[in-house]
Amino acid sequence: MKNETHDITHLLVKHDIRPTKIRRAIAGLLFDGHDKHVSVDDVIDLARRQKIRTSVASVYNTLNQFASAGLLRRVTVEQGRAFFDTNLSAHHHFYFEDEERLEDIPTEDINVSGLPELPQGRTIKSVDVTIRI
Amino acid sequence: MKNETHDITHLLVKHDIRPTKIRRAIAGLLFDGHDKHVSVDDVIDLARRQKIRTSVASVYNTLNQFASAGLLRRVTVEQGRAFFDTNLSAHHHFYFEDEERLEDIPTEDINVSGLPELPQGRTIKSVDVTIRI
DNA sequence: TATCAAATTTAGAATTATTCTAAAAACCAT
DNA sequence: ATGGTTTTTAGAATAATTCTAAATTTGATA
Repeated sequence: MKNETHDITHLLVKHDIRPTKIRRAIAGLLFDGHDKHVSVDDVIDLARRQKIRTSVASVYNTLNQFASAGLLRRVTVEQGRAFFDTNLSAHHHFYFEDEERLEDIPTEDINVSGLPELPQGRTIKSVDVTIRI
Repeated sequence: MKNETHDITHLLVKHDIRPTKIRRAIAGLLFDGHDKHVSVDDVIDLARRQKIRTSVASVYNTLNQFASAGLLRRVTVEQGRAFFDTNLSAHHHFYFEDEERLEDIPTEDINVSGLPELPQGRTIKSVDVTIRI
């Protein structure tokens, strides 16, 4: 068994996700050491190119599971399509409107200060900064 | 003619939008001096309650026109529904995930610093900060 | 004020992204 | 190998939005 395959399996198990065949295959496409922002269609295309046989429903299921498990971050910049970000470290985004494409902004660069008081009983789930360009 | 009706007509004309009946009616619902975040369904409900006869397509057309003309700001926080914000001054948002509801954060409170260099030939279209709580 | 071409509005069809359903396949502890 | 549980899948269902083309409104002009 290849080393990266083993790593992928371990990554899934660590996140309480049963490492089934298609989950490992999709994880393999996403977690290759390079940060990426993918739409569902991107993943379907990637899978097709690698001759991974799967279904639209499974891609949705899998990406949603990965996002709930904290393996992916869902990024909402368009009302239509959903994007999933493999970069889990704190960072923000440029959104290239004409290309419908996201790019990371390293956190060190950007700083949000003066967060106001939260309403009673609330805690911050995320702070998302999107710069549309 | 009531004063506010005249104001609404003028507001539309100033933004190069022909002040037709339904545009004035929808503008009247939205620009009443109170900041609000509305979905398309909210507007349809508001219209129905005020006995304004219109269609779903017209509400979409009108809100899209208002947004392009700069009378409304489109806020994207959910992949499903679109929100339109009548508050045009620079500000950011709390998003109450469980209630699917937006609330303004006054700009004075929050500050984004250290914006990085933009890629060649790009200009900032908007800087959106969403705090999910 | 009546006329008319251009713009707008509308109902319903079409499109798109996503979720649901329930049957088939894969999984894994025994 | 067996069998109960979990996944996967194809296709149907749903939801938000856009498109289409016919009907209506608008406003400039006679």
